[in-house]
Amino acid sequence: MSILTSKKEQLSLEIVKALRQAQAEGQLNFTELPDFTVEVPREKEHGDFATNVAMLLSKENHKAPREIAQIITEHFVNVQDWLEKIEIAGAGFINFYLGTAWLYQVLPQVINEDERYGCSNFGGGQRVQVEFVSANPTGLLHMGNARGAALGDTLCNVLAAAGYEVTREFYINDAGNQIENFGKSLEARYLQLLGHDVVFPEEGYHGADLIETVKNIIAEVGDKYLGVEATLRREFLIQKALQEKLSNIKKDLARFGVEYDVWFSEQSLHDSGAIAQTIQELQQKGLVYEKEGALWLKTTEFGEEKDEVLLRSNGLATYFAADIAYHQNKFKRGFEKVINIWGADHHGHVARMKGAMQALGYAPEDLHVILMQLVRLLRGGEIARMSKRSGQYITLSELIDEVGRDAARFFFVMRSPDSHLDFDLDLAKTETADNPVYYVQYAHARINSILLASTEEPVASREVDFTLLKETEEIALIRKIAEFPDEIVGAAVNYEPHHLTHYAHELASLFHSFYNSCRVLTDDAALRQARLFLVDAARITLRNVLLLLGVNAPEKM
RNA sequence: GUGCCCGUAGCUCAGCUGGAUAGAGUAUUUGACUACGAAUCAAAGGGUCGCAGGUUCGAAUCCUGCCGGGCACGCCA
Repeated sequence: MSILTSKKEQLSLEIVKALRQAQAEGQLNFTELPDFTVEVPREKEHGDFATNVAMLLSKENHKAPREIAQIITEHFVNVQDWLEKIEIAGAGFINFYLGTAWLYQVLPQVINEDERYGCSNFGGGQRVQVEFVSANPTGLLHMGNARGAALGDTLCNVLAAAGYEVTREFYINDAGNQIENFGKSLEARYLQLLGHDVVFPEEGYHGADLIETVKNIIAEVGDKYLGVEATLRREFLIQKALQEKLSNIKKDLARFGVEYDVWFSEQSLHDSGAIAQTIQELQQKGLVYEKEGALWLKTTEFGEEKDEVLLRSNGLATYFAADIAYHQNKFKRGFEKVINIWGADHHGHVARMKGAMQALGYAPEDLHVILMQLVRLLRGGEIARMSKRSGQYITLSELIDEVGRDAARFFFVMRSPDSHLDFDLDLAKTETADNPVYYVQYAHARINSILLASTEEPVASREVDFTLLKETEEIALIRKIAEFPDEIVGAAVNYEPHHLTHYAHELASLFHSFYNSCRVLTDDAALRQARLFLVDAARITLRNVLLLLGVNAPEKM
């Protein structure tokens, strides 16, 4: 548990004790303990921690909140040794001042834990599976995929740091209509490249990357599939092309710092009979019926507006049916929490997937879907709409070439998934201080050069007098460092990795302020040692948060 | 028409399980390098939190309605 959390809990216990004592003495009335909070106030003038408990008891007791706060504080006993001051303020807040001694404990802790600093066992090893990107393997990765990759990978890092056991998974959509369409497109390109005048399918994949793929295939097998029966020829081209596309996707994601534990094939669900089995299971529960030659799932029983088709009248399973089988498979593998990161254009799919999970006997809330609003690409101030069909989109690979992995990952995670992301290519291309990632990285590089310039012999932390760190900037920096483990837990439980980019920026900012007002390599040896410890703790924390974001922590820039 | 997301400083966005004077970056203006990296710091101005009601001791945050923008409503995936 972090020092911050333990202080909060300590205060909560004291508050409860005071409440019960006041109740026993007949000064306060409550049937059950109020659900109060102990928080770090936004304004540091409001103390180290504050509670709203008095306001919550106001109504039941027919007393003003400040009056209740007075009663509560009078019942605090034997706290003088660690509580410097209690104050009633504002509308009835109770503010607690703990002094600074407790804060200094965090510095040796950071140095000790080093790359583990910030990690906790909050998740208790709960098994979580995160499925993200899952791009169609028929083309290249676009900005939406890139956002999903940065978001998903960072979320996984955060969850792992918070003590969850995380599995990263990519669902390969290698079945269904778009694969057939893919096959037709490949075949047309194959024939065209070998000098045959064939019409390219209108709904086909027009991207130039497909031509490259087919050229590669021709380089390998030549024209020997010209004479092969069309179904077999398409099948061959599909397998070959999928292989290449997937390997490229893997390569691009790896360049982006994203590595998966599992690549899960949709086709395997068809081949293994898993889909048929899932449908049968739903049938046995009486949730399936036939209409107009198709098989329908009664999703209306789970709050949907209409029922959904599982098996089309041509006998083929829908994407929905395959996805139900896939998600059932996830739960069968023992994941306690299943998280999907989808584009907002899939939002209609969320409720019915949850409904289907409920139908199969799983708790719908164990499936959590993060919807990302779409990425809009700006070029020259104009919105460039991405289109797979036209092939006119910027790929992840190109983005990394242009703006670099660090900037791209930081930018994608910086915004809440709910927010539309305008990615200004021109701006991102300019490597200036406009880019917040440089600001954070600069702090790290700066610390590193201080440590390089120092000729200090290492000393044990117990020999360092941390109480010398009493400047406002020093206390603020320590406080922010102390918040890191709680920051990670907060980002993990709410699935909000974007908080970490803000945290990184704040931490860097506090360091820069400190740097400008406090000289580290001062002649005062005791102060110098204390500050070197502080700076090193800041370095470790900055590096760790950047690591979670998948961003490099450079020693110089 | 129905559903989901968004609307906060000139611009890009945080803050949303209700809490104290609504924050940051950027842009603008003004200061700070003969000491550890000026890719930095310090300071100023900039707001009907889309609008209108409601709940509450207290609302940017919750509820209802409306306005504006995006997305989705297929036996596609």
